[in-house]
Amino acid sequence: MNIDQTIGMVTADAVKALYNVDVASGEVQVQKTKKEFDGDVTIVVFPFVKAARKSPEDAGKEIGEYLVKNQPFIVAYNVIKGFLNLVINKSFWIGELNSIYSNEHYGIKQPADDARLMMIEYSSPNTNKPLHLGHIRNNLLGYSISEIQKANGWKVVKTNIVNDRGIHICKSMLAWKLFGNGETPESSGLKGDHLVGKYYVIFDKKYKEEIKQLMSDGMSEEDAKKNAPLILEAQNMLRAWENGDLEVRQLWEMMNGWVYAGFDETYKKLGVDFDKIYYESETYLEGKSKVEEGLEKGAFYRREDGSVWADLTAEGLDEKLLLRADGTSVYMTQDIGTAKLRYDDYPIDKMVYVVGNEQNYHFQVLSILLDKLGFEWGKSLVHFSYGMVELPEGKMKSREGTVVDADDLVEEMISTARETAIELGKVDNNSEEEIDNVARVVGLGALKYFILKVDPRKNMTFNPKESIDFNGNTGPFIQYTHARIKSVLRKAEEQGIALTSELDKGLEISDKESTLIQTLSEFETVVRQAGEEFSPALIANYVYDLVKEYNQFYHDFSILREEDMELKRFRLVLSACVARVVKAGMSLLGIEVPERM
RNA sequence: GGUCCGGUAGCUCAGUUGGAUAGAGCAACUGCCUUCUAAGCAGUAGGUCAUGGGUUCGAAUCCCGUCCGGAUCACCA
Repeated sequence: MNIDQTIGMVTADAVKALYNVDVASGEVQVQKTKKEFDGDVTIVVFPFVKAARKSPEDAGKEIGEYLVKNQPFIVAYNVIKGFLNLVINKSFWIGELNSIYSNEHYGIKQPADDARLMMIEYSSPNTNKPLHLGHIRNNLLGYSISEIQKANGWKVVKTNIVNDRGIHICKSMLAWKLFGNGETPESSGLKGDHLVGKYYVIFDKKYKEEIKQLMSDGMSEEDAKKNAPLILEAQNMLRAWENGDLEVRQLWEMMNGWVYAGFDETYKKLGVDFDKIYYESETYLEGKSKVEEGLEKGAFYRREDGSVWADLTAEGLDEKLLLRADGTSVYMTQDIGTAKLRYDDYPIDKMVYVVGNEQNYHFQVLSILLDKLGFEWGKSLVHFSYGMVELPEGKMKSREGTVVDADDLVEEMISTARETAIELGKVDNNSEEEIDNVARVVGLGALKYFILKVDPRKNMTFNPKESIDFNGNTGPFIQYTHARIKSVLRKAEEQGIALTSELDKGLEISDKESTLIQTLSEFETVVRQAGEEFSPALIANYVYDLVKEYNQFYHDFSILREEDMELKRFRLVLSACVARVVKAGMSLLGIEVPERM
């Protein structure tokens, strides 16, 4: 039980004893006392004034009086404007610290054998262009959410659905075939995903030229878009692909192979991974057959041109296309098939899709469709909908070349971290290998923290010119604090000072120190809340607060120079716990922390 | 137009189920390194929480209206 729960309970008892009113302990409003007031925890008295028939001031005093008298760990109180501030015994806090230190996995639940299983889908790239900043947010969120749910006791299967088929893939294939002159990653030295992306852009360019030409010949824009030779040929290619045409399939396999090699490199660099990867080329047929099934059951209907639709007007939505007139499948069809295969493969208790909020409507529809098809889990799927990443000028647009490439960005972060370290003179005695590693960890830490600290549901702005800061509320700031603590702990070890989880509870410690312990004790609650709300940002902001507080302590107090051996030991244990929570918290964000920097 | 999301300091963001005088960082200005890492600490300045009502002991937070921004409503994914 944490301090808030304990206080809630004893306060409920007090209210019962004083006013004979039953209050659920969970309903007592307990909060951390603000800096400007005396005390550790604060109880909001207003809810009790009616029952007490007293002014908030008087009721607060009575409850405070009662608590101090009956609870040995509460040593003093004060009431200000209806807020009852309680001072907690220092020995209570030292006890808390002892218990935190003795638990190696403090705050992180270990997976149980009978744990429920959550499947989390994230990343989900198309194989026609390289990853960009938007994908980075998706990947970081997906990975972090997975770690957070594991820490809350879930079994997690991280999955990736690769969109490796469809008209857009055919576009880059066709462009390569027509204009590529046999270029390969080996021949040009271009990373595979970038090479394929290049031909996707070329297709778009040539296609536009054709449209323009047709329009100048007198065709309407709409007709020109439909009848341009390139788009017709791409559609041909898609049909050939679906019919298993050998040549098309070989080209497809070769180009996808290039893309996967490129993606793997980027994933590895970012430090994200997957337990199971699905490919839409392997799931879309399943989707088609489920749609046919639904058609037979009367859940869907076929139009005169042969296309298949779902009528969702009864649900307040539109009609939705499920199969095109030529029989080829669309995005929705594939998602239905993928969902089915997944539930065949795993005993999923909860399915989570990490997909941008531009697809809110899609998942609303998917949920209803799965339900109509008789999947009992259709209604309960979770669309973890996150906001877009925008540039100062607005949305990223690939056609205008304003897309921030994932590989470029990561490289830039790392080299900036490296330059900063050199500027600050942090690299004097280090090996080249260590300098590289710290630059990598810090550069990535800056990027990841920057993205994860903001509420995932909100759109965010990324300014590449200002790049990302290494001071203030940033990843490197947190990493730096960790490195400083580690440095102190190494020196303590050299001096042969042993840490212990049996610190003397009679030690005189400062308010700053007990506040730090209080913040440490909040970690469990924060992890739980981050899991419930799917919010890495809660973890990020918590770790920042903790670190900020620790730095104040570090500045104001001596650790190794403290003469009182027991106090020195206490501060070392406190520091060690902070380092551990920082490391654990950052690891929930997928961010490494260095031993020195 | 329908539906959904958002608007907090010059900029980027916090602000738990309604609680005290709305907080950080960046940018600007000022101090602090012969002692555990200054990627740090302390301070100054910066706010009509878009806006108008309502609910109540109390509203950035909940409800309604208005303004502004974004997403979506494709035989794209």
